[in-house]
Amino acid sequence: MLAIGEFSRLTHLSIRTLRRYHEGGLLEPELVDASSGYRYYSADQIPVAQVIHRLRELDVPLADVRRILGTSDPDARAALVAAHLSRLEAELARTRHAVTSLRRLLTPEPAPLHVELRAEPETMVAAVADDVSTGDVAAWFAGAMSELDAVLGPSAEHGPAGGLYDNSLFEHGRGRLLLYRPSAAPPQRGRVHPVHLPAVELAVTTHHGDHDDADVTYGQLGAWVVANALTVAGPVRERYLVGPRDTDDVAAWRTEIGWPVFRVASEAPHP
Amino acid sequence: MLAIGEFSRLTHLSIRTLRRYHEGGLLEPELVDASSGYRYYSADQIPVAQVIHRLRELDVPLADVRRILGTSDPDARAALVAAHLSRLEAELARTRHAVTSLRRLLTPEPAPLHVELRAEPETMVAAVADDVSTGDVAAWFAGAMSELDAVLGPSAEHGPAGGLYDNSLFEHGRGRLLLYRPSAAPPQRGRVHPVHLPAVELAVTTHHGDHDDADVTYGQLGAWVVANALTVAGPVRERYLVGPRDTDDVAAWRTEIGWPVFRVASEAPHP
DNA sequence: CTGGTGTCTCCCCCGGGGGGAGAGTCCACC
DNA sequence: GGTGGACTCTCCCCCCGGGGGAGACACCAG
Repeated sequence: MLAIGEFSRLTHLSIRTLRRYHEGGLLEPELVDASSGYRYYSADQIPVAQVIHRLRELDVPLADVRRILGTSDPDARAALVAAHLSRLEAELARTRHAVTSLRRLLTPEPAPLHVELRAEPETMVAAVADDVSTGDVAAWFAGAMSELDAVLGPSAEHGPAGGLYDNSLFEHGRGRLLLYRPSAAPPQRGRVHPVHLPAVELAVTTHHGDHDDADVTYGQLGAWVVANALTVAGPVRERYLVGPRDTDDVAAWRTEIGWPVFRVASEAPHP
Repeated sequence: MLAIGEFSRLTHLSIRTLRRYHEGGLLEPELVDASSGYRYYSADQIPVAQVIHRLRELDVPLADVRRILGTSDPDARAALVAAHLSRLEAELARTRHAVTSLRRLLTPEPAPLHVELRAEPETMVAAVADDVSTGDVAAWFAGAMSELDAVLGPSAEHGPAGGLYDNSLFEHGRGRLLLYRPSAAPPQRGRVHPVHLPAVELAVTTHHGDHDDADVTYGQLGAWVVANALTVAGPVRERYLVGPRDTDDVAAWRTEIGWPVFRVASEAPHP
């Protein structure tokens, strides 16, 4: 039987943290003296504590640690751990992206933005739409795109795919996403269904390269829209002219970003 | 002039977060209406907001973001950013290590631990010692080791280097570290100074491989010590028999871990 | 002028940890 | 068998960087 201090030394977990893990039902001491409240641990609990320590180092939330520890089946347990490792992978990718885009932000932008105003007609499309949190956007996007491809086939006869991004996605971290491919007679299958995209006036620019730093372009476009005295309205539109399906050369990717505006008729846009 | 909601849409920062950044002096609105308290931003602030956004994605603390933004000299700014990127590198290494060691923890340990009791005589060493936080241990270790090497020369004539780890390092996240190399007549230069390591009775085992999962071995050794009814006392000792200076083959590394004990004379250790 | 939407402040909550106060316990030594 | 020092207990407050929601005010188009 080990007192908490000794157990702390053996596991490299602080006394405070051990107490917290007890409260949280993560690591119950083998024995708690009823009169003094002293916690006593057994040597068998050392490896358990170490597993917890490791998982916490990997930023696995305590609730998930509890779940992992509560799973006796080693396969199921391994699956839970693997899930977290893939979460880490995603995290890492996100970090890499942020670094790239930070670099772009900090090196001054030489090329001025080319923006044009364009009247987009009403369009019939096959679409997948959902309410999504910002963290899930990448995964949702991949799923929706492959579902669209599965239903419509790979050919892009009617033009490139596109997406609509609700503003609340950026303001509140959650909002409606709509991913579409143009189609004269869109089928209704699975999540794919026909949608009439309404006609809209757009301020359009083209983003070059990886999608990671697209929001830099977003910001530039937004600044342009503001500078040209146009009011913003409705969801932002994207159109994937050249993307991962077309080429592996990231530098060649082209994404059109369209910011819906109310044109101020008398005002001629100036660069 | 952009109201906060519009600015939020343009920068993909939530309104709440923008307000927080204002309070924190990170991003002051261009204008705050004195009577209504309404915040108004200018389009010029969009790129600033985006830089903040990126840095936060990289988990740069707000205080550091403030410092980076407050640095007008682009070189100094680049240096600050680079510092954070290298912090990320370190973080990544730590994560990789945790994964390795978690794997070891979850695969059952076949080989039982070989532990021997050993009376360590008093030793004269050249040492570097400091109070260090757990997060800084790796960096401190590298620095101290190269300082020792610089002062003593590369030859290891008097035996391998070693270290002493104060218990409070594990209990409170901060404690005294001492790194030494044996030396008959230790010089006093820079941080290097002569130290008499006191004689001590140790329970010793050898850790194989990378240092990342050394604490698994620590735990096993600790469990052994507890099981064999010896009381723990004083700082843990390590000795680097085979390490990165000797070979690049991580699997060949050997670290001796010595747990100071008060031998209970009558008790024969059982495996 | 009026209603809807935007914005304000204020307080509470989250997770995962740390600091410190004040009281009670354990145990080795005398 | 005391006693002092080390250990442990609970409790409250703080950190960071966010989010939720209430209730009051401001803005602006019809």
